[in-house]
Amino acid sequence: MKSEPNVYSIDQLKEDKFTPWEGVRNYQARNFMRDEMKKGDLVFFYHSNAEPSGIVGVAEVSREAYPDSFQFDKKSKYFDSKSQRDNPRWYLVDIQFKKKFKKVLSLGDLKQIKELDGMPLLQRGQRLSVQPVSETEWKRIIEESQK
DNA sequence: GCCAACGTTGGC
DNA sequence: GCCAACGTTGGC
Repeated sequence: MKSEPNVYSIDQLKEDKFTPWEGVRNYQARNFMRDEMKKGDLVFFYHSNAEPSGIVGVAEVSREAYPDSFQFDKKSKYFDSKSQRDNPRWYLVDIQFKKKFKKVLSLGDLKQIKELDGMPLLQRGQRLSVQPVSETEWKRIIEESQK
């Protein structure tokens, strides 16, 4: 899951203990949260638009998908006039802090690792804020984070 | 259903 | 700040 650290950082998550992942307004990203992410699943926390951008730690899904209440809040920038209460369009999950890596695994670092070539995160032009990680990619990245 | 215009993301 | 990539909107 990606976040700009000046908007919401891993340090903030550590302080908050957990957070609702509000404001996702992309259908593909929503589908991952709504249909794929189960309680207890682990998540990489990625800082985008950062110095450097990269994976900064691990979080865990602490609550499965439920409607994002901001879609009904007229004052919110996440308000969606086309979404109805009895048929909400946008869902989110809660994630809780697990750990922060000792060192950021920057995009550059990740691109050096052959086994990660196929990762959606590293494909050109990808912008999805919530995306899947395979078991092998996960293990390889954890291994790298412990170096 | 096509596609141009426009807005957003995010690396650099 | 630039700009490529890509999603969404809306006219036709």
